[in-house]
Amino acid sequence: MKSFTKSECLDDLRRRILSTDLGPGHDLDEAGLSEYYSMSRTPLREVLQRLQGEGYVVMSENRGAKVASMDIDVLRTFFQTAPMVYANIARLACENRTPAELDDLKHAQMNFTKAVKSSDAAEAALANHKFHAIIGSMAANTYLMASLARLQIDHTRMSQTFYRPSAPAEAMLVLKAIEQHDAMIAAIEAGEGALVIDLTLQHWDLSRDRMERYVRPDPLPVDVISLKDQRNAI
Amino acid sequence: MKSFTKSECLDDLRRRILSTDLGPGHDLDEAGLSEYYSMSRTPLREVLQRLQGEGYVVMSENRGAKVASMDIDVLRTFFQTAPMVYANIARLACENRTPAELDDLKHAQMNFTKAVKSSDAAEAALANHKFHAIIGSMAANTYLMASLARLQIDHTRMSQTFYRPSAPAEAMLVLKAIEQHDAMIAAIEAGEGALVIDLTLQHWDLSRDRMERYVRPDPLPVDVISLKDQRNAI
DNA sequence: TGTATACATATTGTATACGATTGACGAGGC
DNA sequence: GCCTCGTCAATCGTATACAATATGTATACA
Repeated sequence: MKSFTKSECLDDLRRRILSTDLGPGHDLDEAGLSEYYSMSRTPLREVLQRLQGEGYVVMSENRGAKVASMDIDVLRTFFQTAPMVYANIARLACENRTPAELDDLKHAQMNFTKAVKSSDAAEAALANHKFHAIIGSMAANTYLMASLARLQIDHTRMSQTFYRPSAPAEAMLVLKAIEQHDAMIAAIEAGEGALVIDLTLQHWDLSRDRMERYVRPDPLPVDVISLKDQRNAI
Repeated sequence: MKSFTKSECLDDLRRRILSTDLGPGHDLDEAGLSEYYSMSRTPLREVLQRLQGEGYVVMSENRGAKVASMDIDVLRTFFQTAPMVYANIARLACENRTPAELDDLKHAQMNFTKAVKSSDAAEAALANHKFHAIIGSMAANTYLMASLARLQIDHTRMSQTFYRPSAPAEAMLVLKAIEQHDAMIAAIEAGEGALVIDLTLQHWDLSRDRMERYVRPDPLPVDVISLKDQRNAI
C-alpha cells in the first residue's frame, strides 16, 4: 500500500475530482480517505479545507465534505463567465509570458496530444486542464487566476465526455482542438494579443458546443417513455 | 477572557487583516493565536488553511502562515483587473438582485455612513467592504466572486488611509463616495445596467486616485533625510 | 576576524484519544 | 396506521502529546 505525502494527497484528490472519479456531490468520508491515503485525519482534514478554498469541495458544519456539485444555476453562470475570463487571461498571457513558461506550455501540449492519440480520456482531460492552467499562470494575475481555476474545475469535469468520442465526426473535433492549441502557442509566443483572443474564443466555441450536449443530452426516444414509464411522468 | 468559536475566530482574523491591524507580511504564530482565541492549535490551523484558500494568508511548509503581502507586481495587476471585475459584477448584480439582498445593501450603506460620520476609519473601511461584498453576492456568479473577494482584500487594506482624511478636501471625497453608493443602490434597484456600470467606474476612479497615493506616498522632505539619517541612505 | 559546524530552542506537522453533534431506527402513544 | 420522542451508531470537532523540521547561537578553526 502506497504511502502518500500531504501534497500528493492533494494532487490525487484534485485529479480524482477533475476526472469525475469522485463525481459532483460525492460524499467524502474523512476516516475512509485518511485510511486510503494512509495518513491520520488531522492532515487529511487540512487537505479538505484547502480543497474547499480552491472550490473543489464544499464543507458544512458537522456534515463533512462533498465534492462541489454542478447545479444548473451554476452552469448558467459558467457559460456566461468563461469566455470573458479566458479571453482576458489569454491576452495577459501574451503580454507576460516567459520563455520557461512557453516551454512548459509546449510540453503540456505534447502530453495532451499523446493522451488523445492513445484514447486515454481522463488523461486527455487532465492534460488539457494543465495546458490551460499554464496559460493562466502566464497571465500573472492572481485575481483573475482565482476565477480561472474555478472555471477550469467545472470545465474539465464537463469535458470528460469530449474525449470519449462516440462518432468519427466527434473525434475530428478533438483533433481540431489540438490544432487550436498549436495556434494559440504560436500566437502567444509571437505576442499577438488580438489573435490569441480570437483563437481562444474559437476554442471556447468548440468546447461549448460539446459541453452543452453534456448538460442537455439528446432526449430519450419519446415512444420508449410513453410505453414503459408513463407512470413516472411528471 | 472571551472565548471564540471557530467562525468567530475566522471573522476576527479577516477583520484584523483587512484593517491592517495585522499588516501585510505579518507572521502568524499558531501557538500565540490559539492562545489568543482560546482554542487549540488543531482548529486554528484549519482556520488558517481556510484563510489561505480565501487569499488572506499564505502558508509555506514548515514555516507557518503570513498575512498575504502586497508586492508591487501584485498591485500592478490589481489596478489592471479591478475595474473590469467590478463593472461586470455590477452589471450582473443589476440583473440578479433579490429584494432581500437590496435590503441588505441599504442596511450596509447605513452602517457605512454611520461609521464615516463617527470618523471610525477601520469600521468605515470594513463597512465599505461589506457593501461591495453584497453587490458581489447579488451578481450570483461564483466564478467572478472568487476574483472579487481577492480584489476586495487588497482594496480594503489599501483604502485604510482613505477614511483618515488629513485635509478637508479629502473628507469631501469620502462624502462623494457615500453619494455614489446611494446612486448605485438606486440604479441596481431600477435594474439599469448601463448606468450602474458607469457609476461603478466613477466610484473606482475616485478610489483609485486615493489609493495610488497610498502606494506612492509623498516623498519625505529631503533635508530631514540629509540632516538626520544620511547614514541609512541607500 | 570571518566562517563553518554542531547543538539548543522554538515552531510546525502528525497521530491518537475523547467529546459533541447528527441522523436513523424503533418503541410507545395518539 | 401514523406521528413523536428517545436511544444508538456513526461521523465530525477538539485537545493534547509527541515527532520532525527550521532557526538562532555558541564554539572551534582557518
